[in-house]
Amino acid sequence: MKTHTESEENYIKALYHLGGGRPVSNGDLAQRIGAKGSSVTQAVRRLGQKDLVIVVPYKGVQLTPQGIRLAKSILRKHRLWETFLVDKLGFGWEEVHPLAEQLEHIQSEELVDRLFQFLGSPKHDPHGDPIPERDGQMPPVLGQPIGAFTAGTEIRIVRVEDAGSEFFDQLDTMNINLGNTYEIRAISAFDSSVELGSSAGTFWLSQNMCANIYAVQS
Amino acid sequence: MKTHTESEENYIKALYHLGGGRPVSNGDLAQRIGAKGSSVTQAVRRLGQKDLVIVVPYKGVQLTPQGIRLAKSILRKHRLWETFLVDKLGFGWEEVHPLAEQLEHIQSEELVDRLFQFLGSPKHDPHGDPIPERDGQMPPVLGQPIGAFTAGTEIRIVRVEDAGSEFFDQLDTMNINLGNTYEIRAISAFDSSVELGSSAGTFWLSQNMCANIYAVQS
DNA sequence: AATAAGGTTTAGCTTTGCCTAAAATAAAAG
DNA sequence: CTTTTATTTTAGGCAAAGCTAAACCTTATT
Repeated sequence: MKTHTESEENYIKALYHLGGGRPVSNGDLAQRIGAKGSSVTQAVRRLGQKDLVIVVPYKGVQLTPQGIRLAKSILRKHRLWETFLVDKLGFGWEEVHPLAEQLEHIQSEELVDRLFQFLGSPKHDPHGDPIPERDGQMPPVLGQPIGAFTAGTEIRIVRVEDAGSEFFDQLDTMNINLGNTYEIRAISAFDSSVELGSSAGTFWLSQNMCANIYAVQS
Repeated sequence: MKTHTESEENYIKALYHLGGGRPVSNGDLAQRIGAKGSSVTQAVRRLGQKDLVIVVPYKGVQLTPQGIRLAKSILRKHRLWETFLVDKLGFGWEEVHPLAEQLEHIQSEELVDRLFQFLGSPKHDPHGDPIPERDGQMPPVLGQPIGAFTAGTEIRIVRVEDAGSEFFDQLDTMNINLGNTYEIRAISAFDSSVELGSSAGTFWLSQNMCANIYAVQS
């Protein structure tokens, strides 16, 4: 596996996020990266020459199997570092993303392997997202949105989507964490908000909150 | 504290290593960085515009107090990461330098502080080198070369110089580690090699080895 | 003091990566 | 089936960083 620039890796990551293996439009990629379309055109051409993507002018860009492999290895590093930052250094979830964004570019297979071991071979990161295995296999994506359960069900929070820092702040103030269990008391027919109950009492979650919180029956 | 490129930080680090606060020649800097003189001329000019160095054309480059502060903060990160890699991830000393070279460029005061705490507020890195404090203060540089002691002294290894991977390999095969204690049995008048003794037996260290191993009386 | 030698700087070129503005193409609307 | 609109690509610039070769200071030698 050759060595790539940070910019290249960021494009690969964005491509994977937006399309997985499917084609992505120049515009979407530009938006995600935070660059202008013309810059993107150039960048993907470079990636094309390295056989990481296939570019069809005016049509879209698509990761090759090689590109997907690289994307997963970056994602693996990102999520392992996030796990380290939260589990070992005591960062809050909202803080770790930008740091992991830097750390994910550190080049060393050995380091990743040792970090993985040190963290206890985790399958999911602090947000509950699956950490790709060494070989590219993906652990299961956990849970379903809270609104998908029926009243009366006992649930356990297993994953939250990264929906911006305000969302995380809200989770913090409501004291909602991965692993917490609640009973679904009611689901509003009017606005799909959900009433959760625990030993500490009961409270309502807006539809927007619910959509980003995933749980399993428990 | 603004943000700097990796290249800039590498120049600052090299400058600190070579001169501390004293002027350094273009050539020495070029050698250390691994670039050509012309590239160095350009680079230091950029640094000069950021008030990190003072450049006197044809004479030399010198860190400003600001530059020294930056250099120390990079060194702090470098040595903390080395400590992490050895103490927590189980790397050997010879492996950690290039990795720490990457990690030292990660930008986050918060991360450094937390890492420092996590590692138990260490004063010295795995090679025994002092880790600059937050405020730039330097813990003491430990020990003196083994050859400086007199026969009969009980010593404890407290520091080794980075003298290349072969040197570290040699330390490994001889099972020499920081903290080990020995008695100085003899010092050769012929070639300044030293005979060390411990419960495990006795062995000779060449002058070249001794020059890179530092100890205190114990 | 004049010149040769060595180190330093300038000049000019390359690549990465981003930008703006203009041209080209694809898609949608008439 | 043309025309308008939106997206994408080309063209040309700029900054960081590196390179080589040529010009230019310093210093050391004669």
